Amino acid sequence: MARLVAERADVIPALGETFRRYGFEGASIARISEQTKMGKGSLYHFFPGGKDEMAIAVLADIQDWFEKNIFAPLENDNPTVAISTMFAAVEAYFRSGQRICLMGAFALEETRDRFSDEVKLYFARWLEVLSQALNRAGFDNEEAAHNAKAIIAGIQGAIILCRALDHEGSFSDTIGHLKRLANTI
Amino acid sequence: MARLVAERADVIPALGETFRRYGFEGASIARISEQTKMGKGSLYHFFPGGKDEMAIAVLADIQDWFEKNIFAPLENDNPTVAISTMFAAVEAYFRSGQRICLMGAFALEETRDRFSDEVKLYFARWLEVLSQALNRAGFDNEEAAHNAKAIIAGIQGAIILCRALDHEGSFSDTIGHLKRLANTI
DNA sequence: GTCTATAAAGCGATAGAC
DNA sequence: GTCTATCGCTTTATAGAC
Repeated sequence: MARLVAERADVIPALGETFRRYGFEGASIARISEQTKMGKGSLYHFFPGGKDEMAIAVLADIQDWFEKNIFAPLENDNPTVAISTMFAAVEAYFRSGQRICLMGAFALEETRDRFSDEVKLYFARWLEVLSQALNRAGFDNEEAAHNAKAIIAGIQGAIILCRALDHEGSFSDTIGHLKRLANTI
Repeated sequence: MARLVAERADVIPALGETFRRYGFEGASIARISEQTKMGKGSLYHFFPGGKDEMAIAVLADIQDWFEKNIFAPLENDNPTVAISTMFAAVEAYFRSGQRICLMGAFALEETRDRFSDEVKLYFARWLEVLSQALNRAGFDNEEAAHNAKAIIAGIQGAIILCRALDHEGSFSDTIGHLKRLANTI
């Protein structure tokens, strides 16, 4: 696991945190270099396309994580179990609202035009598999699609509210409400 | 109404749209000058504090608008009527999800440290008056506080989802769900 | 693969004429 | 109050030594 030579994949997490912290525009190459502990030369060696390619790599990494830990279980496993797993994973991943959703943040920035395909795929996929799982759990088609939307929107909004109020409990409060929305069959 | 000389207040709307479109970091003085049709000299004449002061002015303007059109009615008028008014005003103000909430966007950026007081006040005030109105409408204290959080988070999330999916209907869908949350007494 | 030096452009902000 | 010119700094990105 420990390597002597750096690899592209090694810096993706630090890259993601830098974009989370400063936004796409605010994350300068100098700051990225500092946060990833990798010189500009190395950064451009791994990402010849510059900042855009770095962001695309981060978004792809996020998509992979959600696919493996949330989307695939929702699609294939017992729906009730998978939905519980989803809420637990979301609460851990977003650190109870202290950590933002980069996909959501990019949806609000002008950046969305540059990365709109990645952002759209992420939310469309989440919506599709959650809706399908709710359907299998007993909701009719319309209710399932409807509640899936409310749940995903609620998660994104809970992050905003939690950070705006600077009150960690606000995230879990709203998530608790969304859990009930998934259980009332 | 029509004036021959420009006033500070005249450029606030265009200023707001520029921050909405490009984010705080992405809104350069050159772009702001272009969008507001006001030269750099004039901009710095009205806002000696530069970009920070421009953003503060925009946030204050937003706070005033919400105070007058949404918060005060929730606090003073018939709660059921005021809540209906709120949903209609929100749908119009955010143009069915096509227009972002600058307060929400700033809550996600690092900018939040610079404008966190303004952002916090906005959401805390909204939460307070909505919770109180739900309480007067028949919900008990806990349910009212709880649903108010879910509604405000839902609105913010609906904007993200609507823009991410590039599907205007998604906003109204989620808002419809939130309306029911305010009516089930 | 990593470093430093540097190019070329854009940035926020200011000065001073009008 | 508005304009242009400009300062000083930071930005992205590249070149070339090692």
